[in-house]
Amino acid sequence: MLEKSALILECFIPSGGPYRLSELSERAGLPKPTVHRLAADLVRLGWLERAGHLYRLGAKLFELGSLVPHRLDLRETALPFLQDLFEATRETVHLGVREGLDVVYLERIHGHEALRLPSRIGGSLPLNCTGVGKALLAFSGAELTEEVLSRPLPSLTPYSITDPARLRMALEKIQVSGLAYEEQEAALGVSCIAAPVFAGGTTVAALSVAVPRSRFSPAQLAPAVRTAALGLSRVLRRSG
Amino acid sequence: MLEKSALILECFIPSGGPYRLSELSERAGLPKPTVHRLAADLVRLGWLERAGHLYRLGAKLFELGSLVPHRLDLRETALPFLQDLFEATRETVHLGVREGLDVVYLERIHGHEALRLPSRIGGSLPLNCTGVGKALLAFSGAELTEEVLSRPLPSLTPYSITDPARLRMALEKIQVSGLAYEEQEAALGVSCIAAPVFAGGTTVAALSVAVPRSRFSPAQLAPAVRTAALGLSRVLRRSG
DNA sequence: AATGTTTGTTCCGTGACACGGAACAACGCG
DNA sequence: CGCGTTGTTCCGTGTCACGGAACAAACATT
Repeated sequence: MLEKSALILECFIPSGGPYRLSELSERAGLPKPTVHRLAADLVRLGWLERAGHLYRLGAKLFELGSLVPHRLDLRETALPFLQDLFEATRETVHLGVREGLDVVYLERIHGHEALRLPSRIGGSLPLNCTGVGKALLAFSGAELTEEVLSRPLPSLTPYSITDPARLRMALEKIQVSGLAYEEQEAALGVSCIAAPVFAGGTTVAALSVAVPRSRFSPAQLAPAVRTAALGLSRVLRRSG
Repeated sequence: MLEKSALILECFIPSGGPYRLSELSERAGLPKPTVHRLAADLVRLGWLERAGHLYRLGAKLFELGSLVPHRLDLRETALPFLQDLFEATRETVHLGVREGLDVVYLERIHGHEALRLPSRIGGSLPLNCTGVGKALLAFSGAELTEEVLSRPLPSLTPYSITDPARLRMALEKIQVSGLAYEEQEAALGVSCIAAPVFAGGTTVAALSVAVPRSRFSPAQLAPAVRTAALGLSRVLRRSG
């Protein structure tokens, strides 16, 4: 029953948008009466909401999701630095952590001009396709690198690095420079520069700035990203 | 079973912090073996995480919570204006919506100096105790006002407005000026100024700036808050 | 070290209730 | 009006959730 409920809720990943009963039934692979009954229970609990015949994720999930501890803590201490970075660049700023072979975004702030990006708060993307991901990968130890390189490399655009040898070289450059560059590997027309965040000797996160390719000027962005990442690392070292 | 699971998860509101099995058992009002079994299931599904003997909310909840539609949409379109407001004031900025007789915060951004506030993203507070709440209340119709006034008014500090007559007068002032002021009603030493956000004739949200009482200068903050709220209202009118 | 106390865990017989096929009802479409 | 689709109700069957009791493991106290 719990498992079936989870299947229903996970139908809303990643699109979130409202679904009808039959869609849920099909996507979850559960018979219609079952979905009907469970969805009604979920609505009663606030996990789902129902408008007419459309179901959507409920407010309770938002409340609970906002409380997930390590996500919350890191986001909270990182926020001031993300703000600094945003003010310095006025571009879209990301904060992400590693989860398995993916990067999960904890925060993403931007101005009035919103880039069309695959990144989403709470969403995950392959490590090798994003600036944040490459920064995390380059500083998370050789075992992880080999693990990633041992499998086929997913891609988000034709520019994504899918050649293991090229990725290995890219990671080495990142390790030397302390900065990860990414050009149209996550989204066409968008470039990105990222830096790792350390705490207690390990890489706990990375942050990045994503800009339209036309405006990409590493010389100006690099210092800002590095400064923010170092500042955050220093605070994390102090607090835990 | 779903209900019992919900009870367990709701133990993490509002503190979020890790709990041991017995604490969960007591807080949820469920027998220990039951919690043990359900918690194991929840861990398997990614809704809870377990480190040693401590349970915490899991990553899946964060992911699902980040997808809750209307929360997400409003947050996304409001973010640029919150950024503007933050840059203009460099103070803690809130975005909140009404839910029943409470205000629920959708976003809260701040700089390096973090105020000690009861507000929390995803958390709710009484309408009458906060700037955002009063702004929402003042522009949500007379029925709601009467509903709120018909019950005992909760308080967060000794300065919270608990006298119905005083609240009614305060709301009238807010309706005239279009701005809600709040002084130490939510947290001691913190003042706040808020403005409603409209879309399609109704009040859909409110945003605010919270500052240490010592630095509170309405003359400078008011235009910024008003500008941000109007800007957001305009965009919402355009997009839906 | 020996004791009591609390906490996490396993076991298992009982009974409630989740399950989903089948039948029904309410649309929307041509 | 008939037809496909969708949401909903019903209900007999069998499963699996339930939680008391018993056990084990970790601490606290003397």
